Amino acid sequence: MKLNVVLQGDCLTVLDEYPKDFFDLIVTSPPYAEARKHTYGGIAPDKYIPWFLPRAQQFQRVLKPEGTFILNIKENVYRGERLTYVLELVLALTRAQGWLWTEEFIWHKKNCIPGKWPNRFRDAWERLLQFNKQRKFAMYQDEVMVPVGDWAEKRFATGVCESDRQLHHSKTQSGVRRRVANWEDRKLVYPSNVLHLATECSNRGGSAVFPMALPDWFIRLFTQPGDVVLDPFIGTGTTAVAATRLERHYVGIDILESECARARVRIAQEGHAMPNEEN
Amino acid sequence: MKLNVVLQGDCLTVLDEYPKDFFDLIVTSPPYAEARKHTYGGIAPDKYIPWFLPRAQQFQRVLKPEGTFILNIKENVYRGERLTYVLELVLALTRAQGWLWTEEFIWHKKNCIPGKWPNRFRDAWERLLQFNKQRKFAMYQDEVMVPVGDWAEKRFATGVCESDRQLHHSKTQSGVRRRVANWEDRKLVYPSNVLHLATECSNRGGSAVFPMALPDWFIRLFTQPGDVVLDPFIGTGTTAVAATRLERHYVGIDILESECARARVRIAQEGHAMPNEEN
DNA sequence: CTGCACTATGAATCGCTAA
DNA sequence: GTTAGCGATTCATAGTGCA
Repeated sequence: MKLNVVLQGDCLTVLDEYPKDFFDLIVTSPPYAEARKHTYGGIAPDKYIPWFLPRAQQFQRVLKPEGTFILNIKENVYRGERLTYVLELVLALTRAQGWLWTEEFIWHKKNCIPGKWPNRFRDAWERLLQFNKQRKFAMYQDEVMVPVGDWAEKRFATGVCESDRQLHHSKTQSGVRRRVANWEDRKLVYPSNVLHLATECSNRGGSAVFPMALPDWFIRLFTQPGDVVLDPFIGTGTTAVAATRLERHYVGIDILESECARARVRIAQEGHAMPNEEN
Repeated sequence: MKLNVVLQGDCLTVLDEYPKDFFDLIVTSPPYAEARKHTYGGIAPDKYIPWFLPRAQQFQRVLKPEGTFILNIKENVYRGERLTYVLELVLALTRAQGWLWTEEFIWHKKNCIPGKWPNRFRDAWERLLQFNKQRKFAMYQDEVMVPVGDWAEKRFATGVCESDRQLHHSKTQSGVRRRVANWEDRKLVYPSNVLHLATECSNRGGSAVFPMALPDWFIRLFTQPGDVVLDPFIGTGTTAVAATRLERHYVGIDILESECARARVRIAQEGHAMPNEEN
């Protein structure tokens, strides 16, 4: 039961070494169905759920009750149709294993793969599915706050106007109310569930298409320094590097020794290159 | 069997008046489960699919073979969990009725409703599900090309709603242009499957749930002038107005006479207000 | 006609309390 | 037990009017 290691093997069995309720966060981008046949051998769409479920069961065992499981996935197109295995997976995880499907974040890929097809535009987004074991889970929202939009600067340049000082009610009975003056001294606001990130185009041949900012964001949001992050499909080690930079512990697993080796090299370089520093 | 009308009634039966293979595009935003109880009754999540499927069957009958069906929907949260009925609906439409699930566009709501909760951020996106009857369908990609954005800001900060220029038609779409070609000498590119639009916030009367730019975009993408667009849940008439401006025919249906009346008024005003105009 | 100030609006969600 | 109602929380945008 080691920390800060990249272990070669199938996470299904490798995780047996770890006790239950051990990890604070699981964030991963598993091989997609039919995709990357050359590295992982490819899992047929109709085999995907039976393949994934036993592993998800392990994840549930080793995840702390207040921990979070983030799954990055996007169904691909086959014969002009989006495959439905991701939708089925969400239903299976909730129904067969009792996971709570808490949220679906959207990762908007700002520089997505160029290309043109007669009946389809470029695919510029992926799903980031959040699952939890219970309704109450650890979340540190203040760690991911962003600067308030530039509307506020203009708005309050001349002080707060009359209307902004009053409490406005929405006409529909949704109960939305707001007092704009509340933002007068606010520098930071909370983000939404849409993430705007560019993809990193650095690594070729590897299976990680995860930009560093993605695990970074979720690690900051769902863990504290000293917590333990698991990536059961570590690929080139992006999650491990992000965790290290943020002073969290990590455990990475990959079935391919070649990927594990690359990840270890990258993590080691990281340690030499810059002892602390994020960004 | 009339064109350019708003019909009061349940689309399930009203559509009997129309022949099969009649409409070129169906674009609609049905009442979501448990939402808008004060206007529509509100449909329980577990009743949603049996409610929707027979109507979808009608849509399939009246849609042309090369036509497209666009469904705007988003599941809400109940007891800390996202409801799964939308996922189940997609599966039901493909499995039980043979619809092809061709694409899922994301509507990124740049000005989503504010709010703060201990375990959740603001919901800033909705689904735009595309279904077709066959693999080959009509699509006019050149009609929705956009000038290439200045991707100057490559900010790594996540969650920032920097206004991506992409598909950002300001105004009330009063100046909808069909010929984009004469748009300065900037390079035009095809958009992606992520649409960045603000909800409309006019300060007179209730505002439309659907921003005009949404039906506008899909009507341009999937139809030609003279084609026929159906919105079986027309609401305040946004789809009809968009179709009229683009010189397409429309048929709108709504179960509430009050909504039909509002839609007819709005469409009539449109006809008087601006005969053509390119802005 | 352009720019600036100001106003209006929203398919929300959670926790608590009352019935 | 379970549900229904209400208060509390919170941004970013488009339209209008006026200088």
